[in-house]
Amino acid sequence: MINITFPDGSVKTFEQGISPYEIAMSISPRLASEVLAASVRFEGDSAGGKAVTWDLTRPLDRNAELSLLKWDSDEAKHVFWHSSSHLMAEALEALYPGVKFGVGPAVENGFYYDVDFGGRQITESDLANVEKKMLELAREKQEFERIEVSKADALSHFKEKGDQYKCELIEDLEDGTITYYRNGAFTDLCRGPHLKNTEVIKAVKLTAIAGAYWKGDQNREQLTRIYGITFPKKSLLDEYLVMLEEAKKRDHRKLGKEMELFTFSNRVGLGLPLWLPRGAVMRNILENFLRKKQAELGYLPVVTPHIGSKDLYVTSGHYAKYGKDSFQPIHTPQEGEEYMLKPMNCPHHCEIFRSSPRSYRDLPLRFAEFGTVYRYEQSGELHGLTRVRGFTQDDAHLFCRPDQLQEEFEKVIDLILYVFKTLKMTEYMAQVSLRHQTDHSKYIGSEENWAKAEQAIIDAAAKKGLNTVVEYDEAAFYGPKLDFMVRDALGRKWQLGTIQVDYNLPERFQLEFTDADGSKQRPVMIHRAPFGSIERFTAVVLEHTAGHLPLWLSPDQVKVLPISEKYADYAEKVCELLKNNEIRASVDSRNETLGKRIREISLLRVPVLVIVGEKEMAEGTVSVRRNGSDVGSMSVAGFVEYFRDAVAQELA
RNA sequence: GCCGAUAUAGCUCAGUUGGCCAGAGCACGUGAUUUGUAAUCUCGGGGUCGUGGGUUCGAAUCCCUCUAUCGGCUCCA
Repeated sequence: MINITFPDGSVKTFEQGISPYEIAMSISPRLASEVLAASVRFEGDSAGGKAVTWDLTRPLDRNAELSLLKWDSDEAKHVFWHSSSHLMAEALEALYPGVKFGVGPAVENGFYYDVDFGGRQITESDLANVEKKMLELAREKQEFERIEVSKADALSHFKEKGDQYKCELIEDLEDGTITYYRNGAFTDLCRGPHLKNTEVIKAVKLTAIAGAYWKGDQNREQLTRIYGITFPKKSLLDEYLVMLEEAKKRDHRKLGKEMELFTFSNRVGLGLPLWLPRGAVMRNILENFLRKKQAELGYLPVVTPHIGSKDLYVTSGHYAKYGKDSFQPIHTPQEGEEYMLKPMNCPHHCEIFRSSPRSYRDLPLRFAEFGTVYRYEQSGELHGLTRVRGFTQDDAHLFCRPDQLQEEFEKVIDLILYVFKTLKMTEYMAQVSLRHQTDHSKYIGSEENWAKAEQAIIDAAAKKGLNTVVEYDEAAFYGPKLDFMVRDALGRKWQLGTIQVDYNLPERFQLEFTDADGSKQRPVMIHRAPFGSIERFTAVVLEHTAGHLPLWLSPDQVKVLPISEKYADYAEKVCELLKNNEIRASVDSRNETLGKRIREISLLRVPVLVIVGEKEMAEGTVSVRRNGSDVGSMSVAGFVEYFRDAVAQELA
């Protein structure tokens, strides 16, 4: 007999070898019908006592903690989608005999499978057919069966099948740990776990088809990747499709057009955004918002040029690392001079640090600049404002004494969280990006400094109580990073703010300060950008708010509408008053019906409309409409106060 | 850069198996109207159907090239 501990702490005794499914059945058949997978933690386990996801049908042979997972848990979804990828593979094998498979994991929203169709051309129009086949197979209630195999048997099986990808995967596995999962006619090399059977997969949507390199290596074969998502209920699929529609409506590229914020021109060049007047106003507001806060926090503004001598980047190490993949050097009419478009601001700021002897009393020095940089991104990678070739970083470099690092780092975290809070980005997490655990060849700098820098980040994040994940091999080549990921209103993740610790550039630029004892010491450098870039941040704010910007950030805050020409003078008077109170207001007295003007202005997402007619003119009032609903009528002075309160509330 | 899809007016899109001067709505211009909370009416201008080539009596429509866009991959200081 074994003891099973449930999440509520209760313990029950079962036969050794009982499966989670049987346990669920013993509680209630209804529960058993809803459970998709289990999470198990064995006593004194080799896995360090960590919970693992477990097949519902896989026997439990020891005492364990058990939670039964339903659709609402991420792990259950993961299992569900992983099994769905096997179901898709089975359908593909049935429809296109002889196809070979790469890998087919679950991802954040669904799953994919990389498939080698052997020269056969698969297009989106084929997907409906695959979906149909998948549902047909799912209805057969195929049980997922876990099979342990030896390495030799696995190799010979897939060799016989002619699937070189699976053979390659098996080569890397250790004998004794290899398992197959079989459902229906399809057997796949797989670690699992999987669903009990395919019956619960009720709705299928194959969403995209794309090329993907085998093992992510662009020198290897390119496979066809088919993305899909499945649900245990048809209604959930419908909701998902509605969400996708909503995401499309919020696409910042579309909103940018509708709201007249920015545009692109192929004649100007790929990935080079052109900010229209309304967009430029919004951008200035964002910049000033941060400028003001940074001034309070002791940042000092600096301004540096858009190009820099090639030597600058040779010194910094960026040239060796990125020179080949950058915009190439600019040559002057005189021989021998080479300049590069500025790909980052740090080397310039290092030279500012060097411009004068520094004392320990001067530190920390915080140089801030909205620095426009240019990076050669591959053409296929460009995307709206989120991935461009010319963009402006809300950059700053903090030069501090080693003993100040921790505190400065924490203050930067506070600043970033302040930005998120003000923009109502309440769901975020932080990623600690460290070096590769063993292979340090692509990172510059000493072991000792890296260790210090990595520890400083981990400690600061812990002290601030951030929800963090650690990723290896994600650091910048000169130092580890703390990257902030924000979830927008639709639950999509975006990478925004970043903080990086750097011992290397101070070294390379021979930066020093005179310490209290008169000795020369090397400062530590922090790179940081709360927005990341103004372009990317703008895109995320647009998608997060669906274009309904907060008042303080709206390029046009108030539109004054006279009901007819007769009241245009009064409208102008009201508008002047508002402008005198630093409200961004303008009048729309075009010869169009009121309804039409309201519609057009609403589409531009102007948050507040002030409407004036005979009644208002007589009484010296305005009629106020905010975000589509009537707020009522008030005196002009009363409106100014109303408006100020509303803005103050947003920024509180 | 790689794989796949797409490209018709400023924008959103129609254009059936190739067949008369290529269409609509919005936007723009014009005239009327002077408007009370999301589209007033009139008339008008605007496209060598992304580019270059080919097949054909005839191409927006079929084939190829290039370019750009979109979805992925790779990359991201």
